[in-house]
Amino acid sequence: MHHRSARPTIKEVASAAGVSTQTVSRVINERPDVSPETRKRVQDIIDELGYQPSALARSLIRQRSYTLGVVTSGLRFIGPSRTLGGITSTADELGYSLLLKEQPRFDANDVTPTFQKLLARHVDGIIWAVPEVGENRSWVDHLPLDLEVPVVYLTMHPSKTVSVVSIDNCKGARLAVAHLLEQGYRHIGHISGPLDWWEARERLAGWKDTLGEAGYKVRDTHWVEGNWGSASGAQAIRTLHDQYPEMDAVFVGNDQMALSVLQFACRTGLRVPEDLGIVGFDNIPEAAFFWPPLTTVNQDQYAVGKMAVEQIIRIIETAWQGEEPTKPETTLLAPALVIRQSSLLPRELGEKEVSLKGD
Amino acid sequence: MHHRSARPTIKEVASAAGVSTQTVSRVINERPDVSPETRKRVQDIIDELGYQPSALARSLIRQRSYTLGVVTSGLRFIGPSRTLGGITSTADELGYSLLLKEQPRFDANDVTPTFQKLLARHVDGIIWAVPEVGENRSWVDHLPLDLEVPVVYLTMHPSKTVSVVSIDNCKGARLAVAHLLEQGYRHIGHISGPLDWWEARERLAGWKDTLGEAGYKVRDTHWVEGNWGSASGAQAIRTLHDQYPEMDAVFVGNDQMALSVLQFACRTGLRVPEDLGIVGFDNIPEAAFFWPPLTTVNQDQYAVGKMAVEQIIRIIETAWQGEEPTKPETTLLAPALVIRQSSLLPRELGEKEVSLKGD
DNA sequence: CTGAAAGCGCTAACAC
DNA sequence: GTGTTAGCGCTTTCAG
Repeated sequence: MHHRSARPTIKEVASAAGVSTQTVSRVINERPDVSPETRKRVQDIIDELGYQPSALARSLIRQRSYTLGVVTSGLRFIGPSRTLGGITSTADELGYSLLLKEQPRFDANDVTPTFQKLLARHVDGIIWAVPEVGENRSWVDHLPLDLEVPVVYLTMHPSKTVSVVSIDNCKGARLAVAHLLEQGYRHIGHISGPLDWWEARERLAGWKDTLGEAGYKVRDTHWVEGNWGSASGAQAIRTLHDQYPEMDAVFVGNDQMALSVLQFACRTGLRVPEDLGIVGFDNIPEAAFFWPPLTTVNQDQYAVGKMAVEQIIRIIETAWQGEEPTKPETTLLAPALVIRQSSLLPRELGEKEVSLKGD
Repeated sequence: MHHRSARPTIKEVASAAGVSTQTVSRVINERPDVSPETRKRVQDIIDELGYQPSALARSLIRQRSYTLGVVTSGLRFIGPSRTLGGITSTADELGYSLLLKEQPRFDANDVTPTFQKLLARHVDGIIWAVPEVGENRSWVDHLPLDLEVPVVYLTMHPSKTVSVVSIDNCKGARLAVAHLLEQGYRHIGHISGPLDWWEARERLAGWKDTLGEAGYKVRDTHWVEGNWGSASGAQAIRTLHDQYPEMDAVFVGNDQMALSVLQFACRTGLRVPEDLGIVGFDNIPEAAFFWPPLTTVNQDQYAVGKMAVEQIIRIIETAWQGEEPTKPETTLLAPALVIRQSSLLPRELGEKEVSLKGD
C-alpha cells in the first residue's frame, strides 16, 4: 500500500491556486516578480493547506542542504553534551539543521564511513566534536577521500592546516597553579588525566611549566596519572600522598578525581585547605557543593560548540559566495578560575608558608 | 562559481562502466538480475571512483529517508544526554540517521514549527525526548497538523493514545523508601523535585504511598519541594530539619540535592547514616564517591533512548509493510536501587529502632 | 539480463 | 508577471 502523504506538494498548491508551480515557488521564496494579487491567492492556499516545501527536494536542486554533520563521542559525559548544546542552539539560530553521529569510541580510527554517510546526505559542513585521544587525529592531514565540505575540529591541538576550536587547557592549569602559589602553597602535586588525551597533556604541561617558571623543581614523584574517573583519583591521591609527603596542595585534572581527593582528606583527617589545598578542573555543577566547596577551572564548553558552528557557517557562506576560501584558523578559548574554599588559605597561614622557601 | 562536487554521480559511474545508470542502480542495490561480469565491472568502477549514492535523491524517490527526528531539551544536564547516547548508538546500529533539534526550554508549547521542520526533511519518525513539564504535553492528543509519521514520547505519563517510553519513577521511589524502612528508619522525609515535572510528582507519590501503606501518616511538614539544583537542596534540608525534627532519614528527589543534604549533615554534625539516612535518585557517577557514598536509585536513561529507537523503527517498518498499524504502547522501565553507605544502618541500631513503633 | 522513459518535489533559465 | 522546459541524482515501471 502506497501510504499517500498528507503533506501537499507544490503541484497541488499550484493547481489549487490555478497557477504554475513556478509561481508558487516564487511566492515561497519571496521573489519580487509576482503580482500582489497572485501572491495573496497563493499564500492563502499555502496557509490553508499547511503547505511546507520539501527541504529534501530543495537540497537536491540547490546543491545545498543547510545541514551540518556533527560527530561526537562520549555523550554519557557532561562535557561533550554541553558542547553539543552550544551546537544545537547556535545552528538553530542560524537556520541550519543537524545530522548527528556518535562514535562509539574516542579512539576510533576508521573515520571514513562516518564521513561517507554524512556526505551521502549532502551536509554543507562537518563539526568533528570528538576530543583528541591517542592517534585519533593522525588522519586529518591526509584524508583518503577528498572532502568537498569544510570541517571544524574541536578539542585538539592548534593546527596550521585545519580549523580548530579548543579550550586553552594549558592556560587553565596555569591559572590553577598560579593561584595555589599565590595562596602560599609550595609543594603542589598533580593528578593528571590519561596522557593519551591531549587535554590531559596540556593540563600537565601547564602545571609543570608554572612551577618551573616559579623556580620550583618538578620531580616525577610529584604527579600521578589518573583516568578521569573518581576511582582512579582515589588511587592516585594515595600514591601521591605516599611518594610526595611534603605535598601541601594538589592540582587535579578534573573535578571527579578531585572529589576523591576531598574524600581522601576527609578519611585521613587532613584538613582542606589548611593541610591540603585542592583545585580541580571542569566546574561541574556539583563542585560548588562539595565539602569544602571546590576551587576549579571553569571551561565554557557550550561556547566551544557555539563558536564551532559560527565558524563553519562563515566558511560555508564564504565558499558559496565564490570568494577566496578563508584560511584555517585555530580559536583557543580561555578558561577561568573559580575560587572556592578548597584552596583558600587563611591569610596568616599563607603568609607563614611564604617565608619558608624552596622545594 | 558553481563549486563542482568531487563526488561522482551515478551517471558518471554508468558511463565509465559503459552501462546504463539503471544497471549501476541494480548493482548498488544488490539486485539479482545483473550478470556477474557486469556486476564486477561496475563494482570496480564504483570502488575506484569512491562512488557513494546520494541518500538525498534516494529519500526523495523512495519516500523514505531512514532518518529519525529527535527533539531533546536540556543537553546541559546529564540525563537527556544519556538518553541521547542510547538513541545515537541504537539508530546507528539499525541503519538510521538522526536529525537533532533541541528545544531551548522544557516548557515550550509552540511545537508546531519543530514538527514542521522535521517533516520538511522527510523524517520517517520522531522521538520526542523532552521530559513532561507543566502543560508541555497538552497538545499530544490534538495536534493541529496531522502527523504523517509516528512519534514516540519519552519521560511522560503512560498513555492509551500515544507511544511512550519512561522510567517508572514511582517504583524507584518505592524501592528507596522500602529500603529505608527495612533499615529501621521510621521518620522518613522527602525533598521533591519541582512539582511541575512529572518525574518529581511520581517520586513524591512513591514516597507517600509507600509510607502510607506501611502504616505511617504523612504530613505536609514531612516534605519540601526543591528544584533539582544543589542550592535548592541546601535550602530544603534546612527547612525540613526545622519543621520535622524527628526525621531520621530522607529520600531526596535527585543526587544533586542529596549532595547538599550530605553537606548539611557534615556541617551540623549529624552522622550519616546513624543520625540521618539518605537516599538519592539518578545514580550520577559522582554519587559513589560522595562521603559517605550515596545510596541512590539508578535509572537507565541510555536504555530509554535505546527502547525508543527500537520501538519507533518497529512502528515504521510495520507501517511500511502495509500491515495493521501497531497500537500505541507504553513501556515503563524499572529502576534499581544501588545501596551504599549513606543508608546502611549498623544492624544493632536498626534493630533497636524497629522496636520503637509509630509516626 | 539490460536499457529507455518517467518522475520523486523542487528551482534555474528561458520564453512569452 | 507568469508559464514552459529541463534537470538535481536516483529508482521504478516496462520494453526488449
